[in-house]
Amino acid sequence: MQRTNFGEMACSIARTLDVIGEPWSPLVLRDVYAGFTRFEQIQADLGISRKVLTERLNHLVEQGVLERRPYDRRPRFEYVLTEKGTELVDLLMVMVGWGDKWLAGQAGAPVLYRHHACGQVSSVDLRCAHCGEPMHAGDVDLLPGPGAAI
Amino acid sequence: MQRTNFGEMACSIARTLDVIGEPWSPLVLRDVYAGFTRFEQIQADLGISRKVLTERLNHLVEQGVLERRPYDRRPRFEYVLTEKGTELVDLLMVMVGWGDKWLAGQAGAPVLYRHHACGQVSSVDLRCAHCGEPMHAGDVDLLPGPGAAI
DNA sequence: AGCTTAAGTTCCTTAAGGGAACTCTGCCTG
DNA sequence: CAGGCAGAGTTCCCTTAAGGAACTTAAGCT
Repeated sequence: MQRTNFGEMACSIARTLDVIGEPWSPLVLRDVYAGFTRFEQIQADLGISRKVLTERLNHLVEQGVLERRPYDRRPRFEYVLTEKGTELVDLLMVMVGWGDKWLAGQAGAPVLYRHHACGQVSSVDLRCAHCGEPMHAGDVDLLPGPGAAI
Repeated sequence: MQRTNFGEMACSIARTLDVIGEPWSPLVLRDVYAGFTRFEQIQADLGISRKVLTERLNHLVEQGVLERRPYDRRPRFEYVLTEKGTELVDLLMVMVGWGDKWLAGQAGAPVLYRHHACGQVSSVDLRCAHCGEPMHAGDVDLLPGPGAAI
């Protein structure tokens, strides 16, 4: 299939896709976050091909999103989120927010998120890191940054 | 390749991936958001195969993320974000935030975002829609929701 | 009448996903 | 201590999707 290499584009979206853009990768990350940390658990939960799961886990480890660590004297391993990986979960939370709103239908959200700070079932909202006001697609101007190509 | 159908899983992440999880789709969305709204523009900007671009655009239109509208009496069309699509751009902004932090390297961010409300170059931050406090991976408990499978 | 341009189609090659069977390693049980 | 078992992958074959170049179609322009 000779997939185009997104990682070398001067675009943080393309680079992020290079890390978790392959099919299944976000779901593998979700599983690890949700506590399915072992190969067999993830494979059984997702129904993913073992070959593809191996490839995805290796790639996520190479990218520093997951850490592979032994949990037994036998050759047994579990995968845990690194700090880099934990921050990627933000992306999943936004996907959940959008999916719950636009795709869940009458049945409602499959999973609810209870916020520790307030104890309420809630969802994420995007705010400006600088002023704290809402920050969405229409609230910003795009400017070339220091890492822009040419 | 007989890709697994994510859309029918009881998971908002999987369902969202069914809409924009295919290769190139987020970049197509980015281009439309950035003002590349025509087939030739997107194709030239991304270097994507025309065949794949056709498939992606059709899929995004079917999913209600983009609208295909004529802009001339000749058969000429442009693609514009629907409300559903505009809200998906939130996802791109979070990808940008993560990519800028973890993947941009010394060169820095390729694109900067200036927030209208405060006029500052900034980035997005995830907050609880209920209480306004930060809401990240470690700040929530997961509970089964009404749309949970079984 | 022929050229140009935007927006796709078609066709072929190559590589990636699906899925089942197989391997390898070390503990556990009789 | 032989055999079984379980976790974590590998290997192999088949099908399908991505790349890429060439071709098509439908106005409008010269």
